[in-house]
Amino acid sequence: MDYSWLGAPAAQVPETARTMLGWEISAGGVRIRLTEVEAYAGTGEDPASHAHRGPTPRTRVMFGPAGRAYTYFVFGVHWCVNIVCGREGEAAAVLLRAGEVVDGRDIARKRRGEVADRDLARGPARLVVALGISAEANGTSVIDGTGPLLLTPPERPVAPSEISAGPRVGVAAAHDVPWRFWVTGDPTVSSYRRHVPRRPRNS
DNA sequence: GCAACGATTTACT
DNA sequence: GTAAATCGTTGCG
Repeated sequence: MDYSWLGAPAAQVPETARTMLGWEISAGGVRIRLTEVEAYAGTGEDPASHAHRGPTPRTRVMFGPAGRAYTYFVFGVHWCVNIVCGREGEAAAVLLRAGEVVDGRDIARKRRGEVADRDLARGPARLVVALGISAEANGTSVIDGTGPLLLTPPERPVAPSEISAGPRVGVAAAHDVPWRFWVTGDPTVSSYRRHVPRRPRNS
């Protein structure tokens, strides 16, 4: 299996993200065909990236070799998962935003509750729940089977003409860069919502 | 040591 | 459409 494209230089992350569409991610008996991803680049280049100010204990894994998972906790409620890309020392990563459950749908539904098929993995945190992973997947490989996650090639590749690009979701900075990619017309793709500034806290 | 905030989702008006 | 939930990471004193 050829995973070398994952290790392409950070400057080519958008291309890497595009390539990842249609690939399948499996964990705990559930297999999901990726229909929506976002690219994140590294230090200094991408203000929207967690790693844009350099390595921290949390973002350490993003600077490691390609093909590992980077999971993080957000809003005190949800987990999201990335696949680390780029060469070692670069902080490139691809955020898995949505997908279609193609195997283990009953297991996914058990984790997600009674929702429509297309909603099982529509959204970053929902996808993580459907896969049944969280903190323990952080830093593990998604290509050699040593971790809970496994990334496998598409049964049928997605044609370039079927791929759309646009601004990333929920990101205040760099909203002018079209680094979100999705399969055109796929029902499992989440609808775009721009970043909404939170109101000041009550006191 | 402490306070602010976030690559979101869900429920409620 | 808008608000609340909820806590680890980060940045600053």
